[in-house]
Formats: sequence, C-alpha cells, structure tokens
Amino acid sequence: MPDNAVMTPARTSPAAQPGPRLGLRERKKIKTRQAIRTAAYRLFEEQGYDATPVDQIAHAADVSPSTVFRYFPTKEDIVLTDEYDPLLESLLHERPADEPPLTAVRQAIVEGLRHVLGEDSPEMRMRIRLIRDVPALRARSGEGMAGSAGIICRALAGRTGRRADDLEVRVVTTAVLAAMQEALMTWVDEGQHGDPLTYLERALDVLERGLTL
Amino acid sequence: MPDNAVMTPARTSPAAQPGPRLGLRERKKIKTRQAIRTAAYRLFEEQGYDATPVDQIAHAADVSPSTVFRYFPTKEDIVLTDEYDPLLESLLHERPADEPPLTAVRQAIVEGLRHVLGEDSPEMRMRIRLIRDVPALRARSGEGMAGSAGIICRALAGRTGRRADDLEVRVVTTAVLAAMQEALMTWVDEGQHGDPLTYLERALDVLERGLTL
DNA sequence: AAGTCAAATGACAGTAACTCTCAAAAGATG
DNA sequence: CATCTTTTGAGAGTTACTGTCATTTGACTT
Repeated sequence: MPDNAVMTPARTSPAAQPGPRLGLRERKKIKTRQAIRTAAYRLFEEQGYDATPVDQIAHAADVSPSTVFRYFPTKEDIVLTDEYDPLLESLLHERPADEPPLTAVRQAIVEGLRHVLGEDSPEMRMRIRLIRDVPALRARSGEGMAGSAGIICRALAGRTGRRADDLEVRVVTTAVLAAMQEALMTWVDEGQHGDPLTYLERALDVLERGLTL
Repeated sequence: MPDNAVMTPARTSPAAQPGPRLGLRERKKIKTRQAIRTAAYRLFEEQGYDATPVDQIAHAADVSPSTVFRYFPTKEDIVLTDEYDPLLESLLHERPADEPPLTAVRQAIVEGLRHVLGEDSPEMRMRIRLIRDVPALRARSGEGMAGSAGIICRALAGRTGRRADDLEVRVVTTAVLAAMQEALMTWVDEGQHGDPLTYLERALDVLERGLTL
C-alpha cells in the first residue's frame, strides 16, 4: 500500500550519497527504481497518465514489464510511493511526553511536511498535480492516508489514555489529515506560490477554532 | 463517479411504488439493475468481492456481461452507487438562511443520514462492511465524497460570502465529511449496535469543540 | 581466479476489468 | 401492424496485473 501520498518528493536529486556503503546490487536497484520513475514521469507529462501503458514505461526505462511490476506493485505506486510514514512516526516520538496531544500531532505534521517539502523539485510538483488530476491516483492517495492515520491514532491514544480505535481519536486524526490534504491542494490550485506551510497552519487553525468561519 | 458511498441503502425494499406511471421499459430497467445488485451481493457474500468476476455476476443475474457494464461502469459501482448527494443538496436548501452556516450543514448531514439509514436493511450493512474491508472500495468511496464535498462547499460559500474553493471552507467541509465517515465506520466496527446517529453527533461535537479530547 | 549460492531479471502464459462495435431483439408509437 | 428507437448480447481488443521458470548477475568462499 502507498504511504501517504501527496507528500513525498520522490528524490530526483543526484542520489545524495550513493556512498561506498552499499554493494553494487543495491546501487543498481536504486538506479533501476529511479530510471523507471523518471521514464514514467516523462511519458506521463507527454501523453498523460492513462494514455501511458506500463509496457511503454518499461521500454523507455530499458527494463522488462515484469521488472516494473516488481518495483511497483501497481502503476499508481510509481507516483504514490513515499517515505512519509516512518518520518512522521519518528517525529511523533520525539515530541515531549507532557505536550498537549493535539499540539504534538500538529507540530509533528508540520515538521514532517517541511522536511519532505524542503527538497522542492519539479518532479514533486508534477506529482501533486497528477494526484489532483487523475481520479485513480486521487482515490489511492486517500487510501494511503490510512497508514498515516494509524500512526497518529496510536500516538494520540498513548497520550490520552484512550484507545486507538476510539471514535473521538479517529475523528481528530482524520480531520488533521484532511486539513493537510486540503492545504496542499489549495497550494497547487493557487499555482504553488508562497509557502505551503502557511496553508497548513491556516487549515489547522480552522480545526482548533472549532470550524468557525 | 460514485456518489458518497458509505451512505445509501441500495433499496432492497420491494420497490416502493413501481407505480403504473413508468412504462414497461423503465420497469424492466429497474428490475435488471436490482437483479444485478442482488446477484452480486449474494456472490460477494459467498466468495468475497475480489474472488467474484463480473462474468459470474452477469451469469447469476441472467444478463450478459456487456449489460452489467452498461448499468455499472465499474464493478465497484455495483456497491457504491447511491443517491445521497441530491438528497443532501435539497436538505441544505431547506435550511433557514439565517441559521449559522455550520449548524445548517450539521443538521442537513444528520437529517440526510437519518433518512438514508432509516430503511435499515441487511444489504445496507453488508455494503458498509464491504466498503470497510475491500481496499478498492474504500479508495473509491473516499473519492465519492468529492461530490458531497462540492455541494457542502457551495452551501457554505453562499452562507458566508467566501468562495467555494476557499481553504477554510474546504477544511470545514472535509472535516465534517471525515467525521461522518468515521462515525459510520465506528458503528460497524462495534457491530452496528445502537443508533448510528449517536456516533455522528459525537463525532461532530469533537469538531465543534476544536478537537479537544 | 574459479566456484558456488542467492537474488534479480526477462520471457511467457494466463486472468479479469473494462471498451468498442455491430447486428438482433424488444418496447414505444402512430 | 409497421416503423422507429432503445436495449441487449456477442465478439474482438486493450491493459493492468499474477505466477512460473529458466537465465543472468552480483556476492561470497576458497
């Protein structure tokens, strides 16, 4: 399943430290993964997502179709996979235990988004655009939220003594995630001007204000 | 696109008034539609959603596969189609114009859910269960919310003087819908005891309280 | 440097959800 | 009853996947 989707930058950067740490095998895997993604994004841009068969992506990336499916279980995952969830989880752990629960969640989310949005690449922008415009991606992206939701629910549960599947806990969690989603979508709607974090703060404020308009 | 999914009862009832009003043609269409749905639900129950090919549904419903796709553009739609959105829209219109915007939305949503949940059928329960358990359905169901979201956004925009694509408006809207989703899911999680509306009220209260736990 | 082992790859066959087209069947209408 | 329109079914084609298996290719040992 895809992690929270709208989020990650899908590292275009020249592979920060391919470091001598990893064997040739691992390095090749990373390159292949990247090759597939790059080819895919290029073709999506040229012809659109739906009009681009996986076979064509495979050909462009110089691998067999089987390999594409080995790296990305579904075509959607080429766009949607990211590493936001682990990041979120660790940020949540780092928050002081005596902080009000909602504050902890809020800070972790903002921090996570800042981190992930830091390396602002054109590929990242295209990614969000695709998610906004392609129904299949939109749908799966929402599903991806479920992972993040679980993490936040558990954190809230731990800090409040409630259960993670408690209705109130779940409502808080999904409301916060929905706010993030809308903040990002508004940001792209408005041409990705300014700081996306500003939108996020505004969105979260609405929630803390009790939905006052 | 599917309307808001979790909601509707998928009329099992013996077709309230097939009235002499409609011609034979229309009556047959309704019957066919129902036959497909009934067959599908039965097979889904017996073998599971993924394990049931559309061809088999067609055979069981005594129509051709082409016909199934004519009635339901996707397999998911067999489970997800409903008529919640028009209902919601009209309920929203009936609300007094001087009512606080959030109150209007809240009442309309509660009212709509009551109406739709009134005819509580076993098919309805299975429906929610399927949406909860089958990833593909969960994903599309979330997407279906987009339709309801548009309606609520427009209502809020009209009552507040803001634009419908205003960030604050969108956050309020998605938060409210998320609350409804969670309320229903919690209800099924807890074995569908008691009144689902109670859960909805609790969920909405959390939001109006500013996410206080 | 050669030899062995495990992992990655590619080729291939199969399934199932659609899509499109067209001719036959069946209500609606005068 | 004759004609016109809508609905249906049949069939062919596309594409996203899934599973299998033989081949290749790093990794590790001696």
